[in-house]
Amino acid sequence: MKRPTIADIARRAGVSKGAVSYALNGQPGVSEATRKRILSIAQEIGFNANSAARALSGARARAVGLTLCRPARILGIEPWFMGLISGFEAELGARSYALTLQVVATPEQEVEVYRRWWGERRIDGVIVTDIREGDVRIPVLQQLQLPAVVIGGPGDTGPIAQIWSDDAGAITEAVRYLVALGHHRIARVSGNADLLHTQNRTKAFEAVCASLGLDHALTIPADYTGEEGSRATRRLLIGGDRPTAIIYDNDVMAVAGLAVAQEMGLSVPGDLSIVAWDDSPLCSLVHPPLTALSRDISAYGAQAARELLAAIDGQVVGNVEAGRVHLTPRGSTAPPR
Amino acid sequence: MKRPTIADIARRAGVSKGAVSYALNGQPGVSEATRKRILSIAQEIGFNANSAARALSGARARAVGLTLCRPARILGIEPWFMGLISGFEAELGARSYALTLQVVATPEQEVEVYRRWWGERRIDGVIVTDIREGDVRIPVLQQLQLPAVVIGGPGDTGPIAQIWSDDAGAITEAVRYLVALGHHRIARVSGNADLLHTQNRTKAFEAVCASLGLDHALTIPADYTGEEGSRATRRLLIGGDRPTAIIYDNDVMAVAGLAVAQEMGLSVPGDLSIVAWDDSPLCSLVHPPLTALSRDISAYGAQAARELLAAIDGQVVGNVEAGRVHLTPRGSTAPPR
DNA sequence: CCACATCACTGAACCGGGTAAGTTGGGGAG
DNA sequence: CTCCCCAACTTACCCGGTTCAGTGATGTGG
Repeated sequence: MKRPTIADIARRAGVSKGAVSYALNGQPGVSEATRKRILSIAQEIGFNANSAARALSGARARAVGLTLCRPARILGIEPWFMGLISGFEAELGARSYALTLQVVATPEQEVEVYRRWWGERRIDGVIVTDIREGDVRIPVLQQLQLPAVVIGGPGDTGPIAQIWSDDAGAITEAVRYLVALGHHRIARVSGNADLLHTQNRTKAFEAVCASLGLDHALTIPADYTGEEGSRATRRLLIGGDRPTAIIYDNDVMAVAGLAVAQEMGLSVPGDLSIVAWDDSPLCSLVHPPLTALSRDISAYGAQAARELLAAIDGQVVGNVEAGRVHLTPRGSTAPPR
Repeated sequence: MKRPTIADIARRAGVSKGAVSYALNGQPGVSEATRKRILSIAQEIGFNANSAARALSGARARAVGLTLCRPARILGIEPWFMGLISGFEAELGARSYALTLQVVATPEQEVEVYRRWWGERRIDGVIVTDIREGDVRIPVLQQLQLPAVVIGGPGDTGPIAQIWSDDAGAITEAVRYLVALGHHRIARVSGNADLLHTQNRTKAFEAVCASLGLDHALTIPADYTGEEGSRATRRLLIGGDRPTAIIYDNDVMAVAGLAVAQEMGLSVPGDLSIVAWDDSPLCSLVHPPLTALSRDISAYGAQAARELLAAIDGQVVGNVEAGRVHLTPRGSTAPPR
């Protein structure tokens, strides 16, 4: 079961390896008749170019890397990354790029993985998520000259391309909606406070609450896990003047918050309205279904992959805003009693 | 920013590249002093071997492939795959193997991806999930002689290694537990009926119910999605002699089932007990938390990766049972009213 | 009829590691 | 003193594509 090479094709077609290479890659230098003959032989014997040999001479690995820096516990349940991944795939698959994955524990390990991958010529570029303020990865990417696209922000990433969505606009819309329903005491349970998009959301949340004259605008920092979501929710609900609405930075914490409200005998949405960021099937799964800030995560991922491939091709890629975030009202929001 | 090669190391150390290669790979043929000198130079200039060059001569790609054949909608929310992936990573990372991922729509596409990857020498082996009866992938893997490990079963996979868990024992335990609580009308909502492990579970469920003299043992086929889980649950609960307990084939459908019960005004566990297969953080997230059949998915994945690496090393790998499944009782099960 | 361009190809040099086979130099045995 | 052996290298070729500098045949214009 020896895997065929271009030399095999060359032998069968009675031409040189060079001619076969030209034919397979659509390069000029062979007649149309010969090209057809070569392609049909390749087809017949099930030829696939050895990616290692191709990478060795052509310098392209035809693969991009993605590191996931969250504990497996939360990775599994949060639909965000899988949505993103399937978005990447749509774009990468079409250009027959592979996606290489690595789960790591810290940003420092991510840096190590980038270095290794790039040194090994295993990948042509990376997709960077969960960007922080003064992220350690940015200078390394610049130093290595490793093509990259940052998801999240907007923030300072120097010359590295960036895809972001309008988090500020989205949270403003959510708060305005709750206020229109009659809520005055609105709280928020945030994701990890060191992430750039969390900071952007927090700033925007405080700004809109101030502009609308709400003085109870409290953000409790959590970490995207259900446990922290429950804890933060309990802290908010046992207080004297408890909020009548809570906005959660992800779907998992929102679901956990809903469970806490039910456990405390509060009715949702009667006693408490809930808004989840990043809509997902999870939000429609629970009872009542959760009002959410929706965006097409898969399209977001596809766009990021497109930008990365452009960067790999040497094009200068700038700062791109992804599709809009919009509010999807469901059963978890209503006027307060 | 030229990436260093062994030739650079050789020049700086004043030896030939052959010597450098021996030194870096721990082969005999260089003195201990020279080896140390070469290693320290490699360290200093941040050398990483070009994986393409290595793969080209050594014939190992040092990567394994995984295809995910489910719609993104369900992939994202089901913790199963991410748990599996982080298990793989633990093992692969330790031996610096990379994991290459591809999301596909059909088993036929999976076959195509396997062929391409193997032809391109992009991977040394694959992990195969969601095995079906008479699965089209098995003969192709055999024909290609592509090292593989099948997750799921037990079933007929010929000479291909297989990791499975005792689904029959687990469902027997769950049914016995429910019967011990006083339940007589127990139903089950299954995953895709064409999957091998679904069939194994269905057979075992029917067998244990028959042996305990339960005549209401009904399995409604669904597809692991929340929507189908809801639909199946509604069908079960609107009937005249509705079940007092339902076992779901995954966590997502169990959560959806819980929401349907709440929406219909039934109390869980008072009017309906719920058992979820594959425990996950999702089960502890909702209210009441769901009784579940737990297994260490990450360890399962790690074991699969170990078996695959052994198969790649040419060892004969057989049929391995993974760690035990056990029942984790939580708030969603109680004696029927 | 010749100079020149163009086409369709060939041959060989790469890419960067791995490794079998050959080459030293030094030490010990006979 | 010679022979042999072995460690410690070097040399050279391999892997399978890509690419560039030829080369011979054919066509074309003056």
